[in-house]
Amino acid sequence: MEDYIKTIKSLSEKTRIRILALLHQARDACVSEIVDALQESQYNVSRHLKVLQNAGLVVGSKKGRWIYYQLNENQAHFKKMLLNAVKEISSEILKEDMERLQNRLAKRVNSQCIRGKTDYYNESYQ
Amino acid sequence: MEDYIKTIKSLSEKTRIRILALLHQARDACVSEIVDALQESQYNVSRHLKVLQNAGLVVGSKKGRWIYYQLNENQAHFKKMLLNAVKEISSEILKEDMERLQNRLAKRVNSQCIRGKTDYYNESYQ
DNA sequence: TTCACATATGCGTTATTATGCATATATTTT
DNA sequence: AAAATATATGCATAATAACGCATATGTGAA
Repeated sequence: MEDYIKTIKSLSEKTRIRILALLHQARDACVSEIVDALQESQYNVSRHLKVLQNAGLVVGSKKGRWIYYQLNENQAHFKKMLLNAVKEISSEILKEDMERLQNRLAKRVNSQCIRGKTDYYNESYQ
Repeated sequence: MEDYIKTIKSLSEKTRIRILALLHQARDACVSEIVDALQESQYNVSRHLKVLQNAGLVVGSKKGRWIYYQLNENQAHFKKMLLNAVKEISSEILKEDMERLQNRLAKRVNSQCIRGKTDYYNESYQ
């Protein structure tokens, strides 16, 4: 019972829904890419990812200095059903997030995350 | 977006999951019946029902002094999917709750909730 | 080996949610 | 009308969760 609740709780926060929406469409993303997409602080994104990971909804695989997160493919029926429900959520902010993520992913080199801040929306572009 | 989160949040609490499990199997139940089934305080059950109602997951219909709660049958796809996922939860406590509810429902007269405390588990039966 | 960057986390603060108790409101029975 | 019962809710407190900041750890680059 406690694990069911834990899983649902992990889904009951906006930032985490935003992260899942990204991972659902993007296959994988590393923390800095998610930070750029959500325009949230690094430590918050990192912490929310941890909550999702503890709930077994996402997994991270470390490659060099980056950790690529993606949806956990093999999980219990219950969690799959929840993720399918969450998939249904549509919202303006999710579209904007995804657009920013696509911009950021487009800058990958050899399918690898690139170094440094690349936010196209920050002060260096104004 | 906020409404999606609100709905998920309403599902992220144990008492509310227990209530939904009851309503899923029992078609309807009034507050005092749920109180007996869960062995929880009346005010807590009442408040948790309100959260579920605000999330649009349950509806209550008043008949005389009782309010019969049931799952909201006509709701958005997203909420249906969530409820279907929650339906999958199986746990010892849910079975016990259901057993107590059945005992209590069996005491209905003309399909109507009866008056007074009938907890078969309380001190008057020991 | 020093530096820059990627990610995680401890600590204190704030915000949100749940709970206990008392009590209010509504309805039915006597 | 008075008493009993069903349900809801205001208020204070306790328990959780989120956040901001600083900083630690790990890794690759210079």
